Amino acid sequence: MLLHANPKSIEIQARFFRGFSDPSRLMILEFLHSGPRTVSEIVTATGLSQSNVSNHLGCLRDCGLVSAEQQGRFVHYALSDERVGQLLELADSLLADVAKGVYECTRYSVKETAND
Amino acid sequence: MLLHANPKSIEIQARFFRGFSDPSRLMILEFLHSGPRTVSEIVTATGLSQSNVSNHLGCLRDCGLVSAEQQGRFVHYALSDERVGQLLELADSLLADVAKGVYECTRYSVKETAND
DNA sequence: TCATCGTATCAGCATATGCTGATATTTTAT
DNA sequence: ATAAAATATCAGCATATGCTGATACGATGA
Repeated sequence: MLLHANPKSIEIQARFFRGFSDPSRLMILEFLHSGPRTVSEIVTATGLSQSNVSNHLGCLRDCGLVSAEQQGRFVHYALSDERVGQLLELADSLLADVAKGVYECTRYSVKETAND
Repeated sequence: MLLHANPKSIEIQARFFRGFSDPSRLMILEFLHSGPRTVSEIVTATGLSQSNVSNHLGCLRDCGLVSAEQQGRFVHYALSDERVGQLLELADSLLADVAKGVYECTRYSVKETAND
């Protein structure tokens, strides 16, 4: 690689962003942006299946985007760092201006959106 | 959806982040972070194939992350907004602290890393 | 006009990704 | 100890994603 001293960091960074790049995970992150929540609260709020949420939480946890704390039977999840929320907000801000374009961005993404 | 008023915005946001979530696109974005470049400069710098770069640029352009300007035979690409660079920097900053974890994040990601 | 350079597009393939459903695990109450 | 609740894990599947190679397009110079 001619670009970076360590191409590794690029892969890490890509994997990091992948945490934000799925609608389900993003829903979870946005939800946690409003405060710590248990798994079942997340399941209810998002409408996703329990196993699905649990898998995504595992992914987000491994990536360091969220932290978990067991309390009794429940596990409370929260954004692990203030900057995770900042990233969400910055993206929101940018998105407000480029949203129109993103609709068109189907090259490496969804082929069509049926219900709209 | 019980979470957001418009689930649509979540999908858009996820698609937006997908722009950052691939090593090749990230290389391109990081490269453009240092200033506007032509396609061939990007091809040389990244070592990616021309068609591959062009496809990714099309994706990034549709998503509003980069802008293009034709000058003669060349097309000059640049980050479309200051905040795109800010996002990269914020991610870098966060990554410095959670990088160890991201290595472990193979749940919805790479199964193994052969060459290391 | 013709040849060439720079860029874009597209089909086809291999792989990665996310979801479901079943099951395991952990914790607490009876 | 047993049952039930909350969460985690995993195999299997359908689809999305990124790459390659061939080709088309657009601009410039001979």
